[in-house]
Amino acid sequence: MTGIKGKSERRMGPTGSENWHAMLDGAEDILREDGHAELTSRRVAERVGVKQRLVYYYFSTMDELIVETFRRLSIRELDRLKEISRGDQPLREIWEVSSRSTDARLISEFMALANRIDDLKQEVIKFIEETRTLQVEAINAAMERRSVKSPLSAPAIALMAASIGLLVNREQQLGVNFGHDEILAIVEQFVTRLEG
Amino acid sequence: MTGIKGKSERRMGPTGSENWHAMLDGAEDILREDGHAELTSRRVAERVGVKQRLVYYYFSTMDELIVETFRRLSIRELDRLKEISRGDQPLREIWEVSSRSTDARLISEFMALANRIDDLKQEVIKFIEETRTLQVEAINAAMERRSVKSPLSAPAIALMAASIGLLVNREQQLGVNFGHDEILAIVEQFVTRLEG
DNA sequence: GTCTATACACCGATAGAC
DNA sequence: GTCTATCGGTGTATAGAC
Repeated sequence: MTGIKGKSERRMGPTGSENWHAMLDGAEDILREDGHAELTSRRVAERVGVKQRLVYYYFSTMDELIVETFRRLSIRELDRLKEISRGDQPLREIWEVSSRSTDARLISEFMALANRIDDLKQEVIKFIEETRTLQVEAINAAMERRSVKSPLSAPAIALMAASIGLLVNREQQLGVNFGHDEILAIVEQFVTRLEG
Repeated sequence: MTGIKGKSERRMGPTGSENWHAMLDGAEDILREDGHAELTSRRVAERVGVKQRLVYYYFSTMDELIVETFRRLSIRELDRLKEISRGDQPLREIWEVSSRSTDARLISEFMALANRIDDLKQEVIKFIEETRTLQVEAINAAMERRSVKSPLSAPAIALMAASIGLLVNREQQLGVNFGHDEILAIVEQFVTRLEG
């Protein structure tokens, strides 16, 4: 492995090596804790415990590091979703993931970055489409298995779960909870009706 | 008017003056077009057509400029919402605003910034709470006027409109439209049932 | 592979003249 | 009110030694 090619022909470190992962870990933590204004090569190096120069041995630009960070994260999330889909209450689990474990802060940061970095934008698009495709398949399969019918189509359910989960999550993080009890009760009722 | 006080006692320009507004306009445009990484005092000055130093005559820090930009924007949005609430189809109009005119890009930027700037975070919280309060009042008033009942409470409706509108908007901006037709049809059906 | 050293641009913020 | 000038800091990215 010689690593992905950057814009230059500079020699580069191996994708997937220990340092490579450590740098992505560092980048992810910085995004989560301090936001992307603080995501600099110097800080990543400091966190990992290497010199700044080494970041540019593994990534040709900071943007590339950011894109790789998102890519690794999205692979993990998709794997998790595939795992969930095999269970017998996929809708409930999709909702649990959307509402509880979604990291609203991290998502905000990546969304703002996607406005600027086109490669990241493409990864985000791919991620959304694959996620929704998997969710729709899981929901359809589960409804057939249980022979229940919903007034809402599977794509509509998937989209609503994602949107409500995201907003509730973000507002909770801000400390706002206006209307949350009502909406959570409604979702619970809906999920129970379809999956018991 | 002598302007708001910054951290220092440096003399400052008047809040609400022509230059003051021009700088907020510039900041808003930069956020929308280029993202907050590009929002610097030099670029704001360049856009407005003054020297960089003048930005610090009107705002004691860049963070203060950002907070004021959001504050002005939120006042405008709240005024618009109050206007809408007086009409006889508030639910439809709330949905129109949430789904169409919401600027997903700008919101992403402010959300990421709110993670870092505490004063902005407080403004965002206030804005969300006031918005939802107004929406709930308008929805309740309209439903009473028409003597219709919804299985969903007003806070739940307001929250759902906001969340779905936001996500659909953001995805449209990215170029994703998976499930959008379905969800828009459902919303349309719901609004029609309550407001004709 | 990892390092030292460094070029060069841009940033926020301030001093003080007019 | 608006300007010139400038400080100290930090950023990305590269050259080239070991």
